[in-house]
Amino acid sequence: MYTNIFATSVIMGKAPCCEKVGLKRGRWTKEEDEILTKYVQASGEGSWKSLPKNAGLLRCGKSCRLRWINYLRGDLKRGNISVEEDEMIVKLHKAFGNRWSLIASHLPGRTDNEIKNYWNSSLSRQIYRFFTNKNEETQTSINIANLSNKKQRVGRVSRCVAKKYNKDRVFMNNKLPFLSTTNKPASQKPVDKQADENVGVGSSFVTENIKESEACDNVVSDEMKPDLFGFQGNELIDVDNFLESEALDTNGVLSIHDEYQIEQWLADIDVENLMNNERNFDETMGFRFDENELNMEFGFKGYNISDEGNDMLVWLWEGSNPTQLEG
DNA sequence: AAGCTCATCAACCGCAGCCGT
DNA sequence: GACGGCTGCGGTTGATGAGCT
Repeated sequence: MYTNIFATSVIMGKAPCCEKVGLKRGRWTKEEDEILTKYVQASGEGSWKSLPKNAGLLRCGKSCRLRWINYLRGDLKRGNISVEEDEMIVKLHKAFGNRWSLIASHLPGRTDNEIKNYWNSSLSRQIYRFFTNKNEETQTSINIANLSNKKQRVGRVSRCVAKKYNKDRVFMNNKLPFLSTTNKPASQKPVDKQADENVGVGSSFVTENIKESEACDNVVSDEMKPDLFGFQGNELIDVDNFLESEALDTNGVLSIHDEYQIEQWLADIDVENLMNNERNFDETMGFRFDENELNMEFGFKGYNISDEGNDMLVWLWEGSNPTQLEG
């Protein structure tokens, strides 16, 4: 029931991040929830460090804060994410990336943890399925409205499998440029701060950010000539969002690669700029990479929007012999 | 029916920023 | 400016239960 963290940490050679001797971990009991709720209701939020002692809880302050924010807070909305919320999450993620707290601040009753979990499980899996399901010729788009909550066994490879795969994995496509020495993506804190500040004065930043992003998408759409390429609407989702956690192999098929290396690679080649750059636009082929980029052996051909509405499709080519656009 | 696999969610951890001294 | 404590955030892990074979 009680875990001796201190002893465990000593064995593992790492000191605990804070004083945890004798503190309880794991799932919260009803009794603990009641104690925490009553205390916060009486004394207010904050002072998390001293809260456990004052409230008589054998928990660390961080754990109390997390429990309150993610579960006990009165204004939380329980239950499944609605279609509207789903679409909002996609939009906000497009604008902010993995700024879960920022995204959550625009979804009343939802927590950053909840949204993060939802994104990491449901949405990214659906996107992965879309890309990998290449045998279904009729499938041309992702329909956000169809991203249901029903449990399905197919889809994204589980963490444990991915771990096994990645553990001893050598990056197969050795032509990928800029294999970073660090696996961590660059910090985006300055943007975060700016977003926080702007959101604080009327939540206009998110709207503007989305507008700006959509405006950019519309430019791309116009250039792609709707009649020829079937462009329609402006509900595009960033390529980065599709690829941030998965990658393509040399056949244009999604495979498991190191997430951070893919992110680093995408950041380096600046996919979005390539797509808005005239030199990479070809009347026949749509957007393309230059010669050096083609040597990467895979890339994006362009966007295409289905006739069904707010969907998107990313065309791919392989090697130096791009396939023709279809549809 | 049993064992296995995997999705989901709650919770933990480390880090960075903020703020007071 | 340096330092230390507190807080919040994002990444990650682990428990649990549902679905599949």
